[in-house]
Amino acid sequence: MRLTIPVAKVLAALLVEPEAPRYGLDLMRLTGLPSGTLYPVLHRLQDAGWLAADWEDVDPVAAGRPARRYYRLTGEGIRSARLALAELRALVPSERAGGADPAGAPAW
Amino acid sequence: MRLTIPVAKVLAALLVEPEAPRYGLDLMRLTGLPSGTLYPVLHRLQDAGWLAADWEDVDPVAAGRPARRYYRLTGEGIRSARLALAELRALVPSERAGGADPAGAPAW
DNA sequence: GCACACTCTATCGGAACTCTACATAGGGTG
DNA sequence: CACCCTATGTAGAGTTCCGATAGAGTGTGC
Repeated sequence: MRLTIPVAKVLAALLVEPEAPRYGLDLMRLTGLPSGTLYPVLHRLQDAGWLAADWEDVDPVAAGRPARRYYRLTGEGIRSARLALAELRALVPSERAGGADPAGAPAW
Repeated sequence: MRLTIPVAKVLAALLVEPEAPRYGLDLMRLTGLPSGTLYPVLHRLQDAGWLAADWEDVDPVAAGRPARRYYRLTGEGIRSARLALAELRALVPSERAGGADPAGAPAW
């Protein structure tokens, strides 16, 4: 599972409340991703076993809208997503102060 | 200029000491990127005007190695890079505690 | 009854990006 | 001369992104 920025956005959105399932349009709004990016990401995450999907059990007429497909992180998905985001976080050091760094560049 | 993870790595490495120029092999070590990824990124950053490049003025025979090509962020590059990394940082919320988030999911 | 907007999910296809090889070239070493 | 090291870079296959498009159902206006 390759960690890209759109993937990270999806994982971050799903990790806000890991137990709560989200549907596509909801994730589009949360992440700002267009559907042509989001759905392929969701499918890749499913293939990787990080995500499970189920159709909402609702009568479209009664609900007044099409049924939603709900996505939720699997147990493995939650663990992996946390690791992946931690990795990303490590990548972007929270910068200290402005101008020129006096001397030693640590870590790196 | 599209912000991808390799691009972010390069920017982060260059921002450690924004005034200090870096050369390719140096950046490969700092970022862990292979040359086939790094050099295209550097060229794109130059096209975008974020980066300037100059050949090291050295005699290869005297130095005992090939001349290096030094890359440094332009003024605009420094500003843009900081913004870009801030954007990435905002994407990855510094997680608080484990399990289930009690209630409201803020921000997002 | 029909055009239109809205909510949903989803695919297509070309452009953009990544990354494993490979290419190039000079220096030093055995 | 074969081989490794420092350097920069390209080639090409594969992967990913995203604007456009599709399709289906509901509701609304006229």
